[in-house]
Order: sequence, then C-alpha cells, then structure tokens
Amino acid sequence: MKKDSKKKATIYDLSVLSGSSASTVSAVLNGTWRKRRIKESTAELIRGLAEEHQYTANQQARGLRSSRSGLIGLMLPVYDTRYFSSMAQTFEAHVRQRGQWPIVVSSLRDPEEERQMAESLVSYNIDQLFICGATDPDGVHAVCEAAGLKHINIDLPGTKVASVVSDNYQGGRILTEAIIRQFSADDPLKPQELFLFGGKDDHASRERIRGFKDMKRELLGGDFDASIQPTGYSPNMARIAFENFFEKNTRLPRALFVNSSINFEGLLRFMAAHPTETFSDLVVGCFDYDPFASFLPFPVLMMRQDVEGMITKAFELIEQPHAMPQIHLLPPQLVSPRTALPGPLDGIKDAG
Amino acid sequence: MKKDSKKKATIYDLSVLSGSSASTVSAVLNGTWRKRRIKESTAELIRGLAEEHQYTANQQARGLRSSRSGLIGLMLPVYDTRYFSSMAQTFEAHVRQRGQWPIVVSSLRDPEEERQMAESLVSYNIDQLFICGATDPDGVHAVCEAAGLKHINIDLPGTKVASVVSDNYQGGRILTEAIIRQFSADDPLKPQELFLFGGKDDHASRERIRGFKDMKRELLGGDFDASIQPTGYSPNMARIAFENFFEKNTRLPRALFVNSSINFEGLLRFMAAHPTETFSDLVVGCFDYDPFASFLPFPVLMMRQDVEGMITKAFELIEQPHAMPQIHLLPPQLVSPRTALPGPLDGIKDAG
DNA sequence: ATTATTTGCACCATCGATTGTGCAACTTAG
DNA sequence: CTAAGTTGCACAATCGATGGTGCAAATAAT
Repeated sequence: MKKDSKKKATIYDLSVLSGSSASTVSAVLNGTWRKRRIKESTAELIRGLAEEHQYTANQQARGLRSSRSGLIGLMLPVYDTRYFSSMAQTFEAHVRQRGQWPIVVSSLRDPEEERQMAESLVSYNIDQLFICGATDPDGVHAVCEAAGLKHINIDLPGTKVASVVSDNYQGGRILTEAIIRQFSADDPLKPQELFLFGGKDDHASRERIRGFKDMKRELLGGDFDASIQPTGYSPNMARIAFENFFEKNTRLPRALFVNSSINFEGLLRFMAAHPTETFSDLVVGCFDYDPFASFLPFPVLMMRQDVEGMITKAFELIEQPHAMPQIHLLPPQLVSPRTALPGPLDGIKDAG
Repeated sequence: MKKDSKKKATIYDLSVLSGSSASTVSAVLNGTWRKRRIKESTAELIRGLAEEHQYTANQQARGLRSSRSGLIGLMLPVYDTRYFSSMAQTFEAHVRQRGQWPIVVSSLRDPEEERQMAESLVSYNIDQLFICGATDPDGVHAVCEAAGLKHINIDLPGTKVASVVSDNYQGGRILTEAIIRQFSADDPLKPQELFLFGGKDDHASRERIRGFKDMKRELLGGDFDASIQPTGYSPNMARIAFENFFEKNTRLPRALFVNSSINFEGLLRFMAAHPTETFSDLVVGCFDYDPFASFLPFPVLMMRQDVEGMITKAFELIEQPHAMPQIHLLPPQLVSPRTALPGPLDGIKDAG
C-alpha cells in the first residue's frame, strides 16, 4: 500500500505511526497488553495499524529475546515410506494445531548425522524435538540434554527419556499367527515353510523377531533359526536375500514375514524378475501398512502402526518432567488382505 | 565439560576465554577473518576454544542481524503420497548439500492456508521458498514478492515467477497410448470403454485430460466427453465415482486413466468392496508412480514424474532474476506394469 | 485541598551475532 | 630518524522484539 512495501513493518514503524512506544506496540500485538494496563482504545488503534500494514512479528527477533522459536522438530529416518510420511503428516497437523511450526528433517539412519542435526536444530532454538526411528536415540539425547531441549523418542526407544513405540512383540505374534491361519487345515503350513525377511539389529526388529519366533514355535513347533534373514532396511539387500533363497531352494517359502514396507519393496524387485506363477502360492505378512501393497495378487496381511496414537501420546509425555524414561507401547492393528484404510489425507477438504 | 554446560557458549564466552573481542571471535568462526586480517595464531586459538566448548552459532541472532536464516522452505499440499514424499526427500538432500536447512510444510491445498503459511515462513526470514502443488501460486507469490523472498513454483505453474512442472500433456498422451496398446488387435479397446477418473480443475489435470482426449481421438476416434470424471484429489470422491459408474453400467470400464495415486486409492476402496473377478479384465494407467501399485493383479501402467529433475531445475532457476515467468516442462517417464524402480531411499547406506 | 492509589505508558537493557570504522603498534621507505 | 604504509584488532551500532522498572497524570480517599 505504502511506497515502501518492500520491507516488512516492525513494531518501530507502528510505534511512529501510532504515537505509542515500541514496547506498547509489542505488548498489544503479543497479547500481554492487559497485564501492562494498556488502554483498550490504544490497543485498538495499534491493532488497526498492524492489520493495515500487514504486520507480522519477526520470529527471529522474538526468538532471540525469548530463547524460543515456535519451531518443533521431527527427526525422521526417511520420508519416503507411507509409515514415515504419515508420521510427518500427522505430526504437522498436531504442531500447527498448537500454533507452532513443524520442522522436519531426515537423518538417514546415520548416528553421526543424527547428532549433528540435533546440534543444528538446537542452534535454531527449537522448542521441542521428536526423535523418530533414530539409530542412536541416546546420542541425540546427550545433545538435547546439554542444550536443555525437551525431547522424546518415537518408534525406536532410548534409555534416557520416555519413548513411544509400537508393541512390536505382540504385533509380531499377531502377524505371525494371522499368516499361519491363512493356510487351511488340510494343507497346513510347516515350520520350514515360514520365513522372516528384513530388519536389522534394532529394537523394533528384535521384538518382532521374538514375537515371530515365539508364535511360530507355539503354533508350528520346531525351532528353526535359519528362518530369519535380516537384510537391513534396504530394498536391494532384501531383493538379494530373496534371490539367494530362490536360487538355493528353487522357490520362495510358502509364507513370508516381511519386516517393513522398505523390505517389501525388495520383494517387489524380486517379483519384477520372476513370472507371476512364482507367487501363486504365497502368503505375505508385512509389518507396516501400505494400501497398495494390501491388494497385491497374493494374500498380504499387514500391521498398521498407530501413528496418530503415537504422536498424541508423545505430545502428552514430552511436557512432563521425565520421572522415568519409560517405554510406552501402542498396539498396532492387523489389516486383512485387500483393505483400503482411510489415512491422514481423508481429513482434507477438496471439493474438486 | 565445564560446570555450566547447561547453557550454550556464545561468542562473548569465547571472547573472554580467548582474550579477544567478540567481533574477532565472530569473524574467526564465520570465516570472514582473513578479510579482517586476524592473525593465524589468534584464529587457531579461538577455533580450539570453540571446539572445546562445543560452540555453535545461534542461528536466530545471526539471522536477525543478517536478515537471513539458512532455512529453505518447501510448501507441499500433503506428505502422504509417494510422489510428494519423494519430493520432500529429494528436496531435503539438495538443501542439506548446500549447507542449508529444509523446512517443509503442507498446505492441504487451501489457498488461504497457503498464503498464511507463506506469511509465517517470511517471519522466520527463510531464504527461499519452493511452492509445490499450490492451488493458488500467484497468491503465495504476492506474499513472497512483498517480503522480497525468492520463490519458484513446482508441479503446478503460476504466472508471476518461473515454474517447473511435468509435461502433463505429453505424459497424458503417452499414458493413454500405452493403455490402448495393452489391448490386442483381435479385441481392441473401443472409445466408450476408456475412461478418465480423478483430478480437478487445475493445470495438471487440464493438461492430462487434454492429452488423454487428443490421443484417444487419434487412436480410437469418436469424441466422447462423458469419459471424463473429475473427482478432486480425494480417495473417497474417487471411490464414489467408481461405485456410481459400476451401478449404472454393472461393470467398470475395460480401461481406466486414473489421474493420481490419491485417486487410485479411491479405486482400492472400490476394490475392497468387490470380488477380484470384477477386475480380471481391467487395465489401469495412473499418472503417478507407486511401486506397490505397479504390481496389482491387473496391468497397471504408471507415469513417474521426474522429481529429481524438477528439484534440480528449480534450484537452478530460483537464483536467476526472474526475467520471464516461464514454464519449464519435464517429461515424465512411462513405467511398465510390474516394475520396481529405485527411489531416493536407495542412496542410503544401511548395512543392517 | 492534600495525600494515596491506580492507570497508562515510556525508557532502556537485553538476547547473540555481524560489520563499518577507527586506531594503536609495528614495518618499510626515504 | 621521520613520514608513510601495513597489520591486527577493539569499539560500538545494529537487527526486532521483550519485559523489568519508573514516573507522570488521572482518579479516589480523607
């Protein structure tokens, strides 16, 4: 409107325009003006000018003074799986609802990266940090602790502050049972026909594997440790594992427990190289939910982790002075084959 | 190390410790010290102390002074599709490689939200803004322009600054042709057997629809406008459209052009309510790529948009003084059924 | 009409880093 | 031995908002 709309208005500009002091303007615009006994009419005037000149507070200045920023951080291993992207989406909604700003970064599962990122986020004076799926949560904790930054672990637990994670053990049991029950009584699954692929030596994998083993033993008997093939969280390592198995046994197992959707992508790569008949007799259980995966040409059982619940719980816990670094377990949900669940996108109005 | 490791070290702390002035410390640590003729030995000393005390610059103070922040913003409609999550992942990698920090927000396709978000990002003094898939890019532009913030459009073009978008018209043509060629010469697809579902009245949809119509007319002849069913970018609206079609015609079309993976999720929901036989004769082309979708029990052709290329191009263009608000087109890639392409995750080291 | 309160606001230091400017101490030239 | 650089750094203003403190003017109490 004014000639100099190139630069943003500050409280000093409004101070001149209104004839009040900068501190009065500040108080009016940040809501502390009643406490400072500013006249209603003065406040009104200033609010009007602020509106007219499109004033918005400089968050850097505000943050510098108050040593807060309004930013809440989420550290993710990666974005590009439905699990983590829905984590980001859900996190964003919660943060914005609190009038704060999400800043999401991905650490690529590298402990050193994780720590450096935390350092850097600290230098922006972020108010809280949600550490999701970190390889070394306690390393990140040390950084946060030193800076007095509130934080919490999600997905993978740490030992220093509270953690919110899926009940991977129970989930593993339930998924394993569901896989086994897919087979009819007249041609039941045999112990050596059920394998677990994927995951690495992290808490989630360990618990899932434990659940898998326990349930497998209970239902099928026989202890068959060779049925575990950890491949890391990498599509290609998983693909190679499937290829190797296939070469050695001239076929896939009848039933697969796949440890994550990332590993499932490894199975896709394997599938691309083999005719569809190879998979006619296959049952897959995957510890993650992806709507498209649920409709593949063979029965796919999935475990959907309760992302909404985890984020909600994490927001509750992060406020509390950490009495004890407890691990809070949330049950994941078994999803039958050919199921399309609503997701975070469904809340969005989009008339088209 | 020191007693008071609870608060972060500042240049003033290091100033005292080193016996130099704060400005000298600042210069040493931000790299401008040669220009200021600081002695090598002084620099060395200060660098040592900085290391020892784990100094990291307060970005808010730095930003306040220099009116920059080191933050680069990406505004996304949503996170939770493979297209947009890979956009976020790719963006992140590029930004971090430049030594800056990504701040990603989702605007949920609401023009008012988009503008407010831009306002708010401005108040953090972000250095650049990538506007991806905005419903009203020019509205966001106005906000950026007023604040002197460099910005660029991705995915959906605006008229005020440069835009980088997929060649939706050519992509639409190619996908349509590929769908039609899936059918053999002895039982070829007829014009009234090919429908387009999804999308709304945005640039991308319009172009894809134009490509669809043109190619359909060229190959199949007949102009059949009823074959377009826009449903918005919503899974449920798409599901309802499929249901309606099915009720009216007692079957699905033999071939579908689905406008986005979000709409494809609507098809999944429809599938969940119908037996597999319903889809035995179906061919689907989808304008988006999702690895799991590629392996569904019927032929699925997909268009993968060149996310890496778009981000790269956008970084090139955003620096340039906007001579002309040109639209830069990037060809998307046709993906055959049962194809598992590598993605941004493949770059990650993860031995497992 | 005084004194005691309350109201309404201005002043100023502060957060931590950046940067233009000034000026000793030292070196080189003449 | 003096004048003219050069080197190496300190000083102080500044970015924009916040919040403690102090003080007039208006109002109430006596």
